[in-house]
Amino acid sequence: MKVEEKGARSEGNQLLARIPADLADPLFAHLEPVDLPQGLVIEQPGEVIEHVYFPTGGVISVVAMTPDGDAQIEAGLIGREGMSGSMLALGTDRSPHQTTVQIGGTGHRMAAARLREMMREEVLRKRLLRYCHALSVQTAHTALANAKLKLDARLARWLLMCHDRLGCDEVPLTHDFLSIMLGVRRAGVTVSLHILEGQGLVRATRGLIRINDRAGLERMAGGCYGVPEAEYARLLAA
Amino acid sequence: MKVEEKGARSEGNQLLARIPADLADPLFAHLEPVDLPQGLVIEQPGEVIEHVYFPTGGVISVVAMTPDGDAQIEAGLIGREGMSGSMLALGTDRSPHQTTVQIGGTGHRMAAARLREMMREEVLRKRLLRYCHALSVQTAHTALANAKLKLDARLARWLLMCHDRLGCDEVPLTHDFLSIMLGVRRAGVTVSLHILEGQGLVRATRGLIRINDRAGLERMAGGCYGVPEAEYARLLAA
DNA sequence: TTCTCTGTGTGCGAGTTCGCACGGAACAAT
DNA sequence: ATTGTTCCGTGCGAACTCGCACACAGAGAA
Repeated sequence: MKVEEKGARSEGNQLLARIPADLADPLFAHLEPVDLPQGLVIEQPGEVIEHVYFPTGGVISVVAMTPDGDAQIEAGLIGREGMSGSMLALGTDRSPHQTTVQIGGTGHRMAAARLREMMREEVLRKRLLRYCHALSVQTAHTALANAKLKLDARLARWLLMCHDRLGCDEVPLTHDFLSIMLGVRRAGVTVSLHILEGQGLVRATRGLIRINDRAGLERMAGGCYGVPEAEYARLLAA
Repeated sequence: MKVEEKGARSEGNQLLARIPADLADPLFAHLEPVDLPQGLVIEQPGEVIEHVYFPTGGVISVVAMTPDGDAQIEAGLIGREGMSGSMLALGTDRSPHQTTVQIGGTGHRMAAARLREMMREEVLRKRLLRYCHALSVQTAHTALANAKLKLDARLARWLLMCHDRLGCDEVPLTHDFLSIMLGVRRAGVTVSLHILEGQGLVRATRGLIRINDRAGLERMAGGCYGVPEAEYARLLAA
C-alpha cells in the first residue's frame, strides 16, 4: 500500500486544507495524528461520539443497520475529502449507524467537545454543514444504486468512490469485505469482479484490486456515479 | 380524504409547533398558507430553491435520480414532522434531487431568503439542523431497505412511513405511483399488496389503501422500520 | 347507454441474486 | 516442509423481480 506522506502537514485532508490561516493555528492545536488500522470501530450505534476523524489516507465507512444487526449496508464513504462524526455539526452527539475503518490509513482526530467549540467559528461551521449535505446526497444515490443497479454496476460505482478517496489505483480489500459493504453474497462479488476484469476495467489479485480504466467503470455504473461527486466539487471548492 | 383542519394555526406542522412564543410572531408573519396538490413539483434538480414548504397534511417526497432521469428512487419522505428545502440550512441553495407532492394536502411556505434570515436565530437553526440529521438517517435506512428487503417488506415500510405522516388510515395512491417510488414494476406492487391484504394488514381499493394493522406491517418490515422514526422522536421532542 | 380512460388482476419466460456447499490456492507461522 | 487459515473459484436449485402483454373493471363523459 502506497500512502503518500504529504509532508506530515494536516493538509492531506481536504476539509482541513482550506482553513484560513488565522483559524488554522488554534484549530490544528487540537488535532492529534492517528493511525487508522483496518477494522477500527470509530462509532457505535447509539453511543456518544468522543472523537471525530479527518482521514488523510484510507477510507472510513458508515454502515446503517437494523437494531438486531442482522441486516447492514454501507450508507456512506469517507476519505480525505471529509470527516467522521459530521452529525455533531447537526446538533446530535450520536447516531444509529456504525462507523469503521474500511481501508487502513492515517489521519487526525479531535475531541468532540473541541469540535463543538471550533464550530462557533462561522467559516468552519459552514464548511462542515456543506460537507453534511454532500454526504447525504451520497447516501441518497446509494439508495438509488441499491434499488436500480445490478451487482456489476454497484461494484463499479463502489470502486470508483473508493478510488476517488484513496488517490491510488490499488484498493486493498477482499471479496468478503466488499460483499458486506454491498450487502450481497461473497460469491456474487467474485463473479462480478470477473465481469469487470473481463472488460479490462480492473485487475484483481488476492486481497487487492487494481483500477485500470476509470472511464470504463463510470460507463458500467450507468449514471449512478457522478452526481454526489459533482456536489462535493461544487460545495467544497469554495 | 380526511385532512383535519387543526384550527387553521400554523401548528399542524411539528417543526413550527414548538417555536418559542417570542420567535413565533416574526416567523409566522412570513409564512404563507398554501395548497399542495398531488403532483406539484416543489424543487427541480440543480435549480435554485425559491420557497421551503412546511406541510400540515399530505406527503412530499424527495426523489434521487440520474442526470438523464432514467433511473429514479424515493430518497426521502416529508410530512407534518418536517419541511422541504432543508438543505438551505446546510448552506446550499439547490440540490440534485427532485421534490414533488406525493399525496395532496395543505401547508405553509416561506421564501428561501426569509428562512436564511430566520436561521440567525439559534433556536430555530438548531431545530432545523437536527431535522436534517433525522432526514439523512431516514435516507440511509432507505438504502438499507432497498438493498436487503424484498418488495413486500419495502412496501410495508413505505406504508408505515406514510401513515406516520398522514395521521390518517387512508393512503390515496395508485399502484402505479407506488411502483415509481419503490423503483419496481407496477405489477409487482399489485402482487405485493395482495400479500399484505392476505394477512389482513391493509385493504386496497381503487386508488386507495387503508391501513388496518400497523403492528403487522412493522413485523413485515423486519427491523428496517423504526430506527429513523426513533431518531425523529429523540431529536425533535426537545 | 355507450365510449373511453385510468387503474387493477394475471400469466409467462427470462434474467439476477440467493443460499449452500465444496475444492483449490496463496500466505503465515512453526 | 507441513499445517492452519484466509481468500478465491465454481456449481446448482430455489426465490425473486423483470419485461411484456392482455383482459377486466370502475368512473366519468358524450
